[in-house]
Amino acid sequence: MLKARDTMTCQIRDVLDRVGDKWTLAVVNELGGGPRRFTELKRGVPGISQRMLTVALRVLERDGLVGRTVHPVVPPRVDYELTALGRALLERVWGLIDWTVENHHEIEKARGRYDSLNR
Amino acid sequence: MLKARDTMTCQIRDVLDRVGDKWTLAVVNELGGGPRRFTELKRGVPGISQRMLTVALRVLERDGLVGRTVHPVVPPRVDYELTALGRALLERVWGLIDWTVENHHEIEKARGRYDSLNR
DNA sequence: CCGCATCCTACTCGATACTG
DNA sequence: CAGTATCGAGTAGGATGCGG
Repeated sequence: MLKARDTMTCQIRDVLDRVGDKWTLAVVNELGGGPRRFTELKRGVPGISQRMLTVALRVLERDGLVGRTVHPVVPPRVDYELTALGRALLERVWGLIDWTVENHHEIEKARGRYDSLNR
Repeated sequence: MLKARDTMTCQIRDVLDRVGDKWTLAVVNELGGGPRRFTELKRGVPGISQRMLTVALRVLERDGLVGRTVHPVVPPRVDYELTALGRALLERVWGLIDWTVENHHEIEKARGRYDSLNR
């Protein structure tokens, strides 16, 4: 029998504060491919707005998951890259992603059953 | 070098649709301790409203992560429990939780540094 | 090129009240 | 006990315009 983690509710809050929003995970994943410039990230994460990318990067930088390097040149150049901490997180997130990929079909079937029963 | 998962952005949406909200994970975790009645879940997940518990349970039931059993008695009695699919998800989520626990202190330090530098 | 400030909309969520 | 219905406040996030 699986056992519930004790005092987990507050830890779940911590987890979700980090990865629970739409864009943070996508940005972290994109950075998993190596250092990226701001504009490269914007291209690499389809649908993200400039504002949301900025916000996501600031949060990640503040939490020490992403490093930010400003090159004093014109035009400005800024590189972002995962820290060791960020790479460790990405590997855990892949556990979740893999689960979704592995079970995508079964979930779809469950939904079909549910929806046909409840109209 | 870590490599980014290809076509990951849409899969991230799938993941977040499942576990990206405040309460779903907490409910799944509580059910990790075994079958629970509605009111037991409400007590076991501090701060959750009746409405949010209902919504979370419906989503989880629809996706086949949680089973729902209605006992035809008065007063009504309904039991919820994780399916095999739900238990598999919970184990992956623990990977994330453990990362948070392991690195909580380092994240706090990073925040302190960031905040002191940027006032 | 990089990113902040502002405005505005749409949805989320909590509180409350009510039902089988 | 186990929900459903309704309403209002708060917030996330897109659009736009400007500045270094």
